[in-house]
Amino acid sequence: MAAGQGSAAGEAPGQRELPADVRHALEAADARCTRAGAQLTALRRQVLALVLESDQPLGAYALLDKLKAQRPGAAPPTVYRALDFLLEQGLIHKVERLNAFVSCVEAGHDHARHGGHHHPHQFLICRDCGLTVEISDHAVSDAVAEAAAKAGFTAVHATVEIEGRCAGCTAAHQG
Amino acid sequence: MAAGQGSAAGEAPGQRELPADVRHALEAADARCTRAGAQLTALRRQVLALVLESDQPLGAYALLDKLKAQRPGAAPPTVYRALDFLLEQGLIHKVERLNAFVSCVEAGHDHARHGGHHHPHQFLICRDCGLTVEISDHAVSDAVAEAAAKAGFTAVHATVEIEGRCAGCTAAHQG
DNA sequence: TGCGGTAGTGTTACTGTATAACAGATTATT
DNA sequence: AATAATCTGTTATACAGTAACACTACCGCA
Repeated sequence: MAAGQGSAAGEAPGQRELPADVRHALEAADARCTRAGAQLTALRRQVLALVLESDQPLGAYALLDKLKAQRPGAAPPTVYRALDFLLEQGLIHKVERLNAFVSCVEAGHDHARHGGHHHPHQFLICRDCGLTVEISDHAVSDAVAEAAAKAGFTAVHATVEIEGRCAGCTAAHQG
Repeated sequence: MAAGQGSAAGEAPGQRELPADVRHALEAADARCTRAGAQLTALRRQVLALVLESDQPLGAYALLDKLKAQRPGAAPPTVYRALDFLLEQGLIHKVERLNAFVSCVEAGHDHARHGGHHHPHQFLICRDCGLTVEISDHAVSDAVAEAAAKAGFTAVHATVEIEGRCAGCTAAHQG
């Protein structure tokens, strides 16, 4: 059974109803891909939608399970290829400590602030509740670049993932 | 065949000759464990020695292969349990991007400078030659702690892994 | 209009990374 | 000895990621 990549920006068979903010983010992602000369195909769109819908990082196999509801024949390469594409386009980020993926363009936000993909970013991960927040702190990325330079390294990318306790869990444990 | 955790600091069957700096680091690690109320058993000592001997990060299964020479029945849990212990004691660090482990107390160095385990550290990883260097940059760790605090997080640990190109490879590519 | 190139997906099989669960063994303590 | 705590052996399995090849759709073009 073949795929059909035709209606890239459009309605895949088995399309579900999506929240307005997710639909909006998908449209923005689509426009961005088009600008970059890339295609946000139905499959990639479905995977991105799954990541956007989730409020926390999703592993590749969790995504695969969800994807199978819409696309029964899906296998690991199906989801990994889509994830690779979305990573390249800067539409999602990977949380290394969790082997999981989060959307980069926050649903409902305009991502134009960062002028495109691959901006420096950091993750904050709560050990208690699993809450994962992405930030983009210039003091951190500057310090990282400088530390690398000091050691003779030319920094290309930095993985910064901070584990600790979020405000909510800190409050809960003090009460 | 049973293990025998008795002579923790001593001679395991099948003990190999080790460089003096490794032996010295092992003794320091042993003392440190004792102080912490933990036991550096023969198995853990063997795994630590393997990590100390290597000049680059080693994956768990690479360690397992090496370990099998001394301990034929070794299986994944054998090495993972030892690694977990060594990580807890701050004797090794994990490089998340490589799924690999490096010794924290550099062989031949006195580790007293850091006053114990779990000091903030960062990795520099060369994409070309794989060279991995551990640094301990206060500007980075301070910026990280502050960024976390700004978001209401209490930072416990930060994974900072900087990918790029080392001085040697930069020079080689310019020639 | 049929050819060939590119891109995307389906499919099978596999390698690599990590852990669960239970059994046996050792040591310290009672 | 009995007990508990800790460590290790052992089997099996879950989770993460990739290789390789087949097939389809689209595009440009002679």
